[in-house]
Amino acid sequence: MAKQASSGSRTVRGSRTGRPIMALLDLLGRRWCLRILWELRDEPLTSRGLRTACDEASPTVLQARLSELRDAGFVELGEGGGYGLTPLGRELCETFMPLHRFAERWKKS
Amino acid sequence: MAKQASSGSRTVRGSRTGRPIMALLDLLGRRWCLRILWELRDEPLTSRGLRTACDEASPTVLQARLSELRDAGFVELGEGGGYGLTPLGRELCETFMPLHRFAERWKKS
DNA sequence: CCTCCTTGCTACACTTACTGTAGCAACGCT
DNA sequence: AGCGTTGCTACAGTAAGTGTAGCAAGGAGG
Repeated sequence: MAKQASSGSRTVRGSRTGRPIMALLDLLGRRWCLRILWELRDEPLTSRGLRTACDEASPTVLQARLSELRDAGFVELGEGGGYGLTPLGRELCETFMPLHRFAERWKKS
Repeated sequence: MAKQASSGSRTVRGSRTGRPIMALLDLLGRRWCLRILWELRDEPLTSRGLRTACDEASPTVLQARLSELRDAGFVELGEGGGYGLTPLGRELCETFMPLHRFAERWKKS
Protein backbone atom coordinates (compact mmCIF):
# COMPACT_ATOMS: atom_id res chain seq x y z
CA MET A 1 0.00 0.00 0.00
CA ALA A 2 1.55 3.20 -1.19
CA LYS A 3 1.53 6.09 1.16
CA GLN A 4 1.07 9.64 0.09
CA ALA A 5 3.93 11.73 1.31
CA SER A 6 2.29 15.07 0.71
CA SER A 7 -1.32 16.10 0.89
CA GLY A 8 -0.91 18.06 -2.28
CA SER A 9 -1.44 15.54 -5.06
CA ARG A 10 -3.58 12.70 -3.89
CA THR A 11 -3.54 9.77 -6.25
CA VAL A 12 -6.86 8.34 -5.34
CA ARG A 13 -8.92 5.80 -7.15
CA GLY A 14 -11.64 7.03 -9.41
CA SER A 15 -10.78 10.66 -9.21
CA ARG A 16 -8.11 11.82 -11.50
CA THR A 17 -10.48 14.55 -12.53
CA GLY A 18 -8.96 16.94 -10.07
CA ARG A 19 -12.26 17.49 -8.33
CA PRO A 20 -11.46 17.39 -4.62
CA ILE A 21 -14.88 16.04 -3.74
CA MET A 22 -14.00 12.84 -5.61
CA ALA A 23 -10.77 12.47 -3.71
CA LEU A 24 -12.64 13.00 -0.47
CA LEU A 25 -15.40 10.53 -1.31
CA ASP A 26 -12.79 7.99 -2.25
CA LEU A 27 -10.80 8.46 0.93
CA LEU A 28 -13.89 8.28 3.12
CA GLY A 29 -15.10 5.24 1.23
CA ARG A 30 -12.23 3.10 2.39
CA ARG A 31 -12.78 0.50 5.01
CA TRP A 32 -12.97 1.74 8.60
CA CYS A 33 -12.29 5.30 7.56
CA LEU A 34 -15.66 6.73 8.50
CA ARG A 35 -15.69 4.60 11.59
CA ILE A 36 -12.33 5.89 12.76
CA LEU A 37 -13.43 9.49 12.38
CA TRP A 38 -16.60 8.63 14.21
CA GLU A 39 -14.84 6.98 17.13
CA LEU A 40 -12.45 9.89 17.51
CA ARG A 41 -15.34 12.34 17.43
CA ASP A 42 -15.13 13.48 21.02
CA GLU A 43 -11.87 12.28 22.48
CA PRO A 44 -8.45 11.08 21.36
CA LEU A 45 -7.79 7.37 21.53
CA THR A 46 -4.63 5.31 21.60
CA SER A 47 -4.04 2.99 18.69
CA ARG A 48 -5.16 0.08 20.80
CA GLY A 49 -8.09 1.94 22.22
CA LEU A 50 -9.17 2.75 18.71
CA ARG A 51 -8.85 -0.87 17.76
CA THR A 52 -11.12 -1.84 20.62
CA ALA A 53 -13.62 0.83 19.63
CA CYS A 54 -13.52 -0.41 16.06
CA ASP A 55 -14.64 -3.90 16.92
CA GLU A 56 -11.10 -5.34 16.99
CA ALA A 57 -10.40 -4.48 13.39
CA SER A 58 -7.04 -5.60 12.04
CA PRO A 59 -4.21 -3.28 13.10
CA THR A 60 -2.87 -3.44 9.58
CA VAL A 61 -5.81 -1.59 8.04
CA LEU A 62 -6.26 0.66 11.00
CA GLN A 63 -2.66 1.77 10.74
CA ALA A 64 -3.03 2.25 7.01
CA ARG A 65 -6.18 4.35 7.42
CA LEU A 66 -4.56 6.39 10.18
CA SER A 67 -1.61 7.15 7.91
CA GLU A 68 -3.95 8.25 5.14
CA LEU A 69 -6.03 10.34 7.50
CA ARG A 70 -2.88 11.93 8.85
CA ASP A 71 -1.67 12.69 5.34
CA ALA A 72 -5.04 14.22 4.63
CA GLY A 73 -4.69 16.37 7.71
CA PHE A 74 -7.74 15.05 9.51
CA VAL A 75 -6.02 13.11 12.26
CA GLU A 76 -2.87 13.68 14.25
CA LEU A 77 -0.78 11.77 16.72
CA GLY A 78 -0.44 13.63 20.01
CA GLU A 79 2.92 14.04 21.69
CA GLY A 80 2.08 11.83 24.61
CA GLY A 81 0.60 9.24 22.24
CA GLY A 82 -2.98 8.81 21.20
CA TYR A 83 -4.73 9.77 18.00
CA GLY A 84 -7.01 12.77 17.83
CA LEU A 85 -8.78 14.90 15.28
CA THR A 86 -7.16 18.02 13.93
CA PRO A 87 -9.31 21.16 13.70
CA LEU A 88 -9.90 20.26 10.06
CA GLY A 89 -10.80 16.72 11.01
CA ARG A 90 -13.17 17.94 13.66
CA GLU A 91 -14.84 20.11 11.08
CA LEU A 92 -15.26 17.12 8.79
CA CYS A 93 -16.66 15.11 11.64
CA GLU A 94 -19.26 17.78 12.34
CA THR A 95 -20.48 17.26 8.82
CA PHE A 96 -21.32 13.69 9.66
CA MET A 97 -23.17 14.34 12.84
CA PRO A 98 -26.59 14.54 11.18
CA LEU A 99 -25.96 10.97 10.13
CA HIS A 100 -26.60 9.82 13.66
CA ARG A 101 -30.14 11.12 13.63
CA PHE A 102 -30.69 9.87 10.13
CA ALA A 103 -29.51 6.39 11.09
CA GLU A 104 -31.98 6.24 13.95
CA ARG A 105 -34.87 7.10 11.67
CA TRP A 106 -33.58 4.75 9.01
CA LYS A 107 -33.65 1.83 11.39
CA LYS A 108 -37.38 2.19 11.76
CA SER A 109 -38.05 1.65 8.06
CA MET B 1 -21.72 -11.74 -1.57
CA ALA B 2 -24.78 -12.23 0.57
CA LYS B 3 -27.68 -9.95 0.01
CA GLN B 4 -29.87 -8.76 2.80
CA ALA B 5 -33.46 -9.58 2.07
CA SER B 6 -34.90 -7.28 4.69
CA SER B 7 -33.67 -3.99 5.98
CA GLY B 8 -34.45 -5.12 9.50
CA SER B 9 -31.36 -7.02 10.56
CA ARG B 10 -28.35 -5.91 8.61
CA THR B 11 -25.39 -8.17 9.11
CA VAL B 12 -22.75 -5.61 8.48
CA ARG B 13 -19.12 -5.73 9.29
CA GLY B 14 -18.02 -4.16 12.49
CA SER B 15 -21.42 -3.46 13.85
CA ARG B 16 -23.12 -6.26 15.56
CA THR B 17 -23.82 -3.86 18.38
CA GLY B 18 -27.23 -3.04 17.00
CA ARG B 19 -26.41 0.63 16.76
CA PRO B 20 -27.79 1.76 13.42
CA ILE B 21 -25.13 4.40 12.98
CA MET B 22 -22.55 1.61 12.78
CA ALA B 23 -24.52 -0.20 10.13
CA LEU B 24 -24.82 3.01 8.19
CA LEU B 25 -21.14 3.89 8.47
CA ASP B 26 -20.27 0.41 7.32
CA LEU B 27 -22.58 0.52 4.34
CA LEU B 28 -21.38 3.95 3.27
CA GLY B 29 -17.79 2.88 3.78
CA ARG B 30 -17.93 0.32 1.00
CA ARG B 31 -16.23 1.05 -2.25
CA TRP B 32 -18.12 3.33 -4.65
CA CYS B 33 -21.05 3.64 -2.30
CA LEU B 34 -20.64 7.32 -1.48
CA ARG B 35 -19.75 8.01 -5.08
CA ILE B 36 -22.92 6.35 -6.37
CA LEU B 37 -25.09 8.41 -4.06
CA TRP B 38 -23.20 11.46 -5.11
CA GLU B 39 -23.62 10.82 -8.82
CA LEU B 40 -27.34 10.22 -8.43
CA ARG B 41 -27.73 13.39 -6.42
CA ASP B 42 -29.72 15.37 -8.95
CA GLU B 43 -30.92 13.01 -11.63
CA PRO B 44 -31.51 9.30 -12.20
CA LEU B 45 -28.95 7.44 -14.26
CA THR B 46 -29.02 4.17 -16.16
CA SER B 47 -26.69 1.45 -14.98
CA ARG B 48 -24.35 2.25 -17.83
CA GLY B 49 -24.66 5.95 -17.32
CA LEU B 50 -23.76 5.46 -13.71
CA ARG B 51 -20.78 3.40 -14.72
CA THR B 52 -19.58 6.19 -16.95
CA ALA B 53 -20.08 8.72 -14.17
CA CYS B 54 -18.16 6.48 -11.79
CA ASP B 55 -15.02 6.46 -13.85
CA GLU B 56 -15.79 3.13 -15.55
CA ALA B 57 -15.87 1.19 -12.32
CA SER B 58 -16.43 -2.52 -12.62
CA PRO B 59 -20.10 -3.40 -13.19
CA THR B 60 -19.72 -6.21 -10.68
CA VAL B 61 -19.18 -3.89 -7.73
CA LEU B 62 -21.54 -1.28 -9.02
CA GLN B 63 -24.30 -3.84 -9.26
CA ALA B 64 -23.47 -5.13 -5.80
CA ARG B 65 -23.56 -1.64 -4.29
CA LEU B 66 -26.81 -0.85 -6.08
CA SER B 67 -28.38 -3.97 -4.65
CA GLU B 68 -27.25 -3.03 -1.16
CA LEU B 69 -28.44 0.53 -1.57
CA ARG B 70 -31.77 -0.72 -2.82
CA ASP B 71 -32.07 -3.08 0.13
CA ALA B 72 -31.28 -0.16 2.38
CA GLY B 73 -34.03 1.83 0.73
CA PHE B 74 -31.81 4.62 -0.56
CA VAL B 75 -31.95 3.82 -4.26
CA GLU B 76 -34.65 2.47 -6.52
CA LEU B 77 -34.93 1.26 -10.09
CA GLY B 78 -37.49 3.24 -12.06
CA GLU B 79 -40.08 1.49 -14.17
CA GLY B 80 -38.67 2.69 -17.43
CA GLY B 81 -35.15 1.81 -16.27
CA GLY B 82 -32.62 4.01 -14.61
CA TYR B 83 -31.56 4.27 -11.00
CA GLY B 84 -32.68 7.10 -8.82
CA LEU B 85 -32.72 8.12 -5.19
CA THR B 86 -35.71 7.37 -3.02
CA PRO B 87 -36.98 10.15 -0.76
CA LEU B 88 -34.96 8.56 2.02
CA GLY B 89 -31.92 8.39 -0.20
CA ARG B 90 -32.34 11.98 -1.18
CA GLU B 91 -32.47 12.90 2.46
CA LEU B 92 -29.23 11.03 3.08
CA CYS B 93 -27.64 12.74 0.14
CA GLU B 94 -28.56 16.15 1.52
CA THR B 95 -26.52 15.25 4.57
CA PHE B 96 -23.44 14.96 2.40
CA MET B 97 -23.83 18.18 0.54
CA PRO B 98 -21.70 20.18 2.98
CA LEU B 99 -18.91 17.82 1.98
CA HIS B 100 -18.61 19.56 -1.33
CA ARG B 101 -17.72 22.85 0.28
CA PHE B 102 -15.48 21.16 2.76
CA ALA B 103 -13.60 19.38 -0.01
CA GLU B 104 -12.95 22.65 -1.80
CA ARG B 105 -11.45 24.17 1.31
CA TRP B 106 -9.55 21.02 2.05
CA LYS B 107 -7.83 21.12 -1.33
CA LYS B 108 -6.23 24.39 -0.40
CA SER B 109 -4.40 22.96 2.59
C1' DC C 1 -40.38 -11.09 -39.05
C1' DC C 2 -35.61 -9.61 -38.46
C1' DT C 3 -31.88 -6.95 -37.21
C1' DC C 4 -29.86 -3.40 -34.20
C1' DC C 5 -29.25 -1.07 -30.04
C1' DT C 6 -30.00 -0.37 -25.17
C1' DT C 7 -31.59 -1.91 -20.84
C1' DG C 8 -30.22 -4.43 -16.19
C1' DC C 9 -27.39 -7.93 -14.85
C1' DT C 10 -23.94 -11.96 -14.46
C1' DA C 11 -19.55 -15.26 -15.09
C1' DC C 12 -14.99 -15.72 -14.37
C1' DA C 13 -10.11 -15.30 -14.02
C1' DC C 14 -7.01 -11.95 -12.11
C1' DT C 15 -5.34 -8.59 -8.76
C1' DT C 16 -5.77 -5.90 -4.84
C1' DA C 17 -7.45 -5.04 -0.15
C1' DC C 18 -8.39 -6.64 4.33
C1' DT C 19 -8.08 -10.17 8.33
C1' DG C 20 -5.93 -12.38 12.21
C1' DT C 21 -2.17 -13.54 14.72
C1' DA C 22 2.12 -12.71 16.17
C1' DG C 23 5.71 -9.88 17.42
C1' DC C 24 9.01 -5.83 17.10
C1' DA C 25 11.57 -1.49 19.32
C1' DA C 26 10.83 2.39 22.32
C1' DC C 27 9.21 4.62 26.39
C1' DG C 28 7.69 4.93 31.31
C1' DC C 29 7.02 2.91 35.82
C1' DT C 30 8.20 0.41 40.15
C1' DA D 1 15.99 -5.54 35.90
C1' DG D 2 11.19 -6.64 34.99
C1' DC D 3 6.77 -5.23 33.75
C1' DG D 4 3.13 -2.95 30.86
C1' DT D 5 2.25 0.32 27.92
C1' DT D 6 2.87 2.92 23.40
C1' DG D 7 2.89 3.02 17.88
C1' DC D 8 3.77 0.05 14.33
C1' DT D 9 4.98 -4.05 11.15
C1' DA D 10 5.35 -9.09 8.91
C1' DC D 11 3.03 -12.49 6.80
C1' DA D 12 -0.05 -16.18 5.38
C1' DG D 13 -4.86 -16.68 4.43
C1' DT D 14 -9.31 -14.96 2.94
C1' DA D 15 -12.52 -11.68 1.19
C1' DA D 16 -13.45 -7.93 -1.92
C1' DG D 17 -12.92 -5.35 -6.18
C1' DT D 18 -11.27 -5.21 -11.36
C1' DG D 19 -11.73 -5.90 -16.24
C1' DT D 20 -13.48 -8.20 -19.97
C1' DA D 21 -16.88 -10.57 -21.99
C1' DG D 22 -21.41 -11.76 -22.64
C1' DC D 23 -26.33 -13.05 -21.37
C1' DA D 24 -31.79 -12.42 -21.85
C1' DA D 25 -35.35 -8.98 -22.29
C1' DG D 26 -37.31 -5.05 -24.37
C1' DG D 27 -37.97 -1.21 -27.78
C1' DA D 28 -37.24 1.07 -32.55
C1' DG D 29 -37.02 0.84 -37.24
C1' DG D 30 -36.48 -1.57 -41.44
